[in-house]
Amino acid sequence: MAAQYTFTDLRNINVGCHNVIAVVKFFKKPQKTKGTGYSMFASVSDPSLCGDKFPVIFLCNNIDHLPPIRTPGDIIIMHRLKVSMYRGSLQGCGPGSSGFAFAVFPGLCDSPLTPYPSPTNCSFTDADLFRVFELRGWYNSDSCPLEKELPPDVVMTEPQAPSNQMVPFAERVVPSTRIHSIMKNAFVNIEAQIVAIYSYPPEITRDIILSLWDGQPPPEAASLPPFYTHHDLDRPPHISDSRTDPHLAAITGHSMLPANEDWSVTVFVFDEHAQSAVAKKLKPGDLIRIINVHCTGKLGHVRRKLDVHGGGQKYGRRIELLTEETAPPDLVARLKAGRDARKPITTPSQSPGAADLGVLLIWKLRDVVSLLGPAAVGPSTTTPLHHNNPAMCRLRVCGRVVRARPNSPRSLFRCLLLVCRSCGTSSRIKSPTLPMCPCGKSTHFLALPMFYLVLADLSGRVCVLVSSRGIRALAGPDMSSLRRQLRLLVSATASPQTKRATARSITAAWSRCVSSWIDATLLVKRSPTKSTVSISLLAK
DNA sequence: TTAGGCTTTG
Repeated sequence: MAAQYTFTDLRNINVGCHNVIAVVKFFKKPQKTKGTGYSMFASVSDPSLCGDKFPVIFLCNNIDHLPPIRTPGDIIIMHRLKVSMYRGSLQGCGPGSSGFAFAVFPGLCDSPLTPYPSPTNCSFTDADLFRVFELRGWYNSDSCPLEKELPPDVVMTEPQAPSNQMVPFAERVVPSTRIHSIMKNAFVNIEAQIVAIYSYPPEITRDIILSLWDGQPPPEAASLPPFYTHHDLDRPPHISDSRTDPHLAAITGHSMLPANEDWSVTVFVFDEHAQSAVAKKLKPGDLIRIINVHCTGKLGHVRRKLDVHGGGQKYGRRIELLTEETAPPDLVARLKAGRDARKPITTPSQSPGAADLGVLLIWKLRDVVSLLGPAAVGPSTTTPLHHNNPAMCRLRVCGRVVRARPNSPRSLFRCLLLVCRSCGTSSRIKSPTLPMCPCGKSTHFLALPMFYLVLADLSGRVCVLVSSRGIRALAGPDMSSLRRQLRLLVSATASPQTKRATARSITAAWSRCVSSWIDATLLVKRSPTKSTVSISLLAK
């Protein structure tokens, strides 16, 4: 039966002799002393230090009798550690003689609870082993406030070095964390895909802001505070200094959906990390790994903020570029599952007239529209994109549907255009009560839908008219009998109950477009007579 | 006895 030792939490340590179980935060390789022996410096920590660390120096004449620490994160049990003052601070000393004993356990969560072999002896109980188990879990958790460091024998390359010369991840100890699960004060590694990159004019700052996603957030993340984003800054970056992948932005809902549905997370990258060769090459769609991103509390701790602080490369803090091959398979699988879970309700637009424009942001659309005429959608600063027919152009737009009209039976009637089958006069109605056509010949109407969607992208929102064909294309099978349903709505014989049920069915189907996203071609037309612009969605 | 890291964080 092993002797039962009493262990001191590092927070409560003072000058004297203590038994300690702690995580190795950092260690230096053994060095020869001026005398005959060896020294090895380490810093250790435990949860009681709340991210702080405690220095320990091991001394021994025989290099093989020093603690066999292999990597940061290993757990060390120390008996009779001598604590004294050094340069105004407490420091532990484990001398080779006078009873100091230790056992070092591997820090990986799935490694066995057995110490590394060592010629020296240190007893431990089941309770001690459980503490080792606890500390190992804490170090590898989403909430560990320690910045994870590299083993001393891993030579870090300069930040400018190409990514293929970097330290292979297999040599690292700490597993990666889902972005949404990071806890306040923690330093963690993450792997993710870039949705957008924000920068500033160089005279303001060279720091960058990354918007990342790593799949659909895990359910437990919903109980954690939302993330601080670039929108929360006093001087948010300008849209013209951003680069984005429109599909990824639409899938994640980046800056378009409410925070609880936006799958993207903002990471602030400072100093040399923002200016490294790797960072300069980054583009939306890239897969990256960030070593030691720091999660801080902001705005009175109601938000979490992710920072890649300047410096720290010596301890492995950095951004790495990954490929589909080098990225962890579970990340690639999660991204695919996320794309599948949020498919567009259109197939990608391939309209020939819009092809040369590529995927346009709506702010471009605004510019074009305002050049077409005094539009209601915004100011202009750029040149027209369509020279042949300034009254009309096609634009490809990728955006989230944030609103659909009609969204209730009441609003449905305001979104119908009634055309008299006798004289062709069109009119709008405000209630289910059908008017009498001024021609007086007939009360037979054709009902044309004037349905709208509000589309959002990073730059803003735009209201788009959708034709009958477009409605059927976007709402799918739910709207396959739209024409028949509309006929029923304006029929003189159908009962009010039938009309109400039909109206509910149409608006319910149309409302289901909301929170989907589209990649579609819009037709922008200036009215030849009025100074208005219509924007309609071109259905396939 | 010996020897005892880096940084300050937007």
